[in-house]
Amino acid sequence: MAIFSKTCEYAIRAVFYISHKSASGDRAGLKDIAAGIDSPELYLAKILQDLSRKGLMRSVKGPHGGFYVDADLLARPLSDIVEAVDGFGLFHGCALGLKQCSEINPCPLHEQFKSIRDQISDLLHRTTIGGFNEELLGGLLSLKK
Amino acid sequence: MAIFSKTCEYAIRAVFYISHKSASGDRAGLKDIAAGIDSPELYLAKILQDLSRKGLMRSVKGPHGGFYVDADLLARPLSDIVEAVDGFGLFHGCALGLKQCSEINPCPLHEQFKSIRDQISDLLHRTTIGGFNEELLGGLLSLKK
DNA sequence: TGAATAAAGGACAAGAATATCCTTAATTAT
DNA sequence: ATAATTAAGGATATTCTTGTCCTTTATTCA
Repeated sequence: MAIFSKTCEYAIRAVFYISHKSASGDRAGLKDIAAGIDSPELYLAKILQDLSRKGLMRSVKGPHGGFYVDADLLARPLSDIVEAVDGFGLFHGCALGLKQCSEINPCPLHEQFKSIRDQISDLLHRTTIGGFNEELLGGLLSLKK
Repeated sequence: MAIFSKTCEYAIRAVFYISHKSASGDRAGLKDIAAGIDSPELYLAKILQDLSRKGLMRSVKGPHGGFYVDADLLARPLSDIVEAVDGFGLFHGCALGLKQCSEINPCPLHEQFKSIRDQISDLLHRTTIGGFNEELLGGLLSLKK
């Protein structure tokens, strides 16, 4: 198992890609993004449409159109993307899948995973969509391969 | 997304259930286990067969048969179960799904998730299959609901 | 030995996630 | 206005996970 769904992996990589293009004032077209993050183009289209509808992405149709994020979105936490795509399970669900697992009715792993989940949550709330733009522009970080 | 696959959730809960029965010298039948952890009986059968084949579980056919774990298995780490069912992805995979993500070719989340993955790995290696038997016998921990 | 019980194993079914296809709508440039 | 471009949207296809069914094999007990 991975931490995120494949859909969410594509979403995060695409958002980072679009973000660093936006930082240079460019919009990114679907083909460009799909090539830039090595994802299936038409599947990615669906993901970006979904993020667009949810207000986590902006787009313009027609020649020289494409996807971009504005300053407001650059500052949003990555957790917004993860929640929109994978929901709250990663932050709040029981590791063993129990619906009523809680402090007063804990599963065996409840205590230990509480800390893990909190750290993942903190990490994704602290990290912003635009937070890696310099490193991405400098080629220090990878979004494909 | 959850941390573990549904299959792995059932596997872990079943192993804990069987373990605490084994601690009392009992074997646990399929119906008993499925009821005890609230899982689909026939699907659970497949999971336990698989663990049996892999030597992570013992079973006896016929009347008064069932599943059990011996002292050797009681002491094995929970990571053995997770690896057998979900593979190594949770411990070693890239959060963004990149095949070649590494220290020298990192994805944007590489550094931060390294720590998270290490903690999950430590936790599952430190926790033994039989480690919650007293609490389970005392009804302090839940494997269903 | 024969009947009953319980896991093993193979095949199939349902559902969800992932991926593709094709048409429509919006925007730009000529 | 028209043609070209690009995202939006609906429908369908594929693959993987989850779940069920049915027959076979091993074991126990009478």
